[in-house]
Amino acid sequence: MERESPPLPSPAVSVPVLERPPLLELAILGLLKEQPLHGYELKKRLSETLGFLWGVSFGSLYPALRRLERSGAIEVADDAEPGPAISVPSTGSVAGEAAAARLRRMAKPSRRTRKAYRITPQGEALFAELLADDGPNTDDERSFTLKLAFARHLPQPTRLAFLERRRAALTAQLVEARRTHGPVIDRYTRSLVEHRTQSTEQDLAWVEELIAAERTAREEGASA
Amino acid sequence: MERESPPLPSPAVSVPVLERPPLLELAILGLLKEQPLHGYELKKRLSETLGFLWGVSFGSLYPALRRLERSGAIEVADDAEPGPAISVPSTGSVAGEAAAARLRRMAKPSRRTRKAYRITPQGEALFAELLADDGPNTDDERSFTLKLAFARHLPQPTRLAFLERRRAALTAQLVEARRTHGPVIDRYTRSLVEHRTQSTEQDLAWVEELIAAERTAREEGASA
DNA sequence: GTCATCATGTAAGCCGTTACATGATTGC
DNA sequence: GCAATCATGTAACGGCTTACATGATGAC
Repeated sequence: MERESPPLPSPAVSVPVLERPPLLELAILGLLKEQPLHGYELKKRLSETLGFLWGVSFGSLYPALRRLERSGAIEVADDAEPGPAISVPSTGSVAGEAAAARLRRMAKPSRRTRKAYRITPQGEALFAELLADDGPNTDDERSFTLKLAFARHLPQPTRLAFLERRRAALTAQLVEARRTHGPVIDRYTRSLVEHRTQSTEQDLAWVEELIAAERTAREEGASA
Repeated sequence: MERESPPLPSPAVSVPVLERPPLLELAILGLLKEQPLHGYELKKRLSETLGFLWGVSFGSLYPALRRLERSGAIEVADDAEPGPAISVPSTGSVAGEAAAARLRRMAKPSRRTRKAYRITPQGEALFAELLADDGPNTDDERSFTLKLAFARHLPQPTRLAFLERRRAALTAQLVEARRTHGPVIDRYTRSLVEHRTQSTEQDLAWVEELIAAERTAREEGASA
């Protein structure tokens, strides 16, 4: 059997850099990048805006927020007080406007309970790192989908590489599927396999469109 | 907030009926229905035949086998000895023949190590129950896919109902998606949402084909 | 006799869930 | 004053993975 022995880098003393960083934290940072939000609101966004690809529960959201806070990636942004130094980056998001309005509307009385979080410079750095990360276990559907939703934050060449990695993964899947056709299968399984293959082919075609669009954009940018 | 209080049926004394029964056990029982297999071989099948939709590890497979054995759904079938009382149900599977041959070929020497498992009548009953089960948390992609792979074991009306449930779930997803179009989204997210919708539409069309085929088969069966 | 493969298992841990527990604010 | 909703959190557990540990068998 195979066995890796990564030297266990060190028992972690310095660099409070967050050692368990996967998709949820990426999603949180991505949303906080647009504007400060508190947990409850954040959860709504995750289920609304990004909801078709997420669906996180409070039980994981709040602990995640605390982890991110402890690691210095986010900080509490005393509610109903935009904060002058950082301010809202204003991506021109109408969603942002609406939510801000909602926040303002409810922010009249004290509202001591809510804790709005704001992303810090370290958080921005972490977000960029997580988004660009292409270690192993990074070529699954979920990662790709979530990262694509934040792809506008990637520099163009990184974005292109990201799309090309996805293309490679899908291509590999198709090759594998053609190689390993299981022996004699019934009607239902056969239909399943065929449909699965078609889906993958369509995913591939889609990714290739995205890549093409990316290249066009680059050339236009170069010639403009 | 909602709260259920299922009376905690009893601290489990009688009825060793298996209280945690999800997909892995279904897959195992489905494969053992065709012929006895030992863990290692079972894992190969799970990754080959069903592999494009599975990918289980030994760490979950062996415990699952022991759970199933304890619950009486499967039993060890002393290797290279088909067992006269229960025997192999013989689904006429050519895959079965090939694997049986492989087993025979390797069964020459003692081979005390391997433990081939065979499904019991209780196991057959459990399989049928799991396959037909339509409680909550049953309309996800994974469940549907796995169950469809074993759909030939369902009675025709149940199978039709199963497909129709899937159609309903997909339709609901589409309705939901159209309702909740997140506000102003960037190019990448928009492409994502569009692609996602198309995929769902194609899944729906596929399921509708399956349903139509099912109805045709039924009418042919009736008129024959 | 040793290496690759076959084969079975255990332990720890990850990522997420549901259920539980609590409290503030608003509308009526 | 009381219910609905907003809001935050903890505890327990579920299902799965990886890493670890062990050993038999067959090929060379």
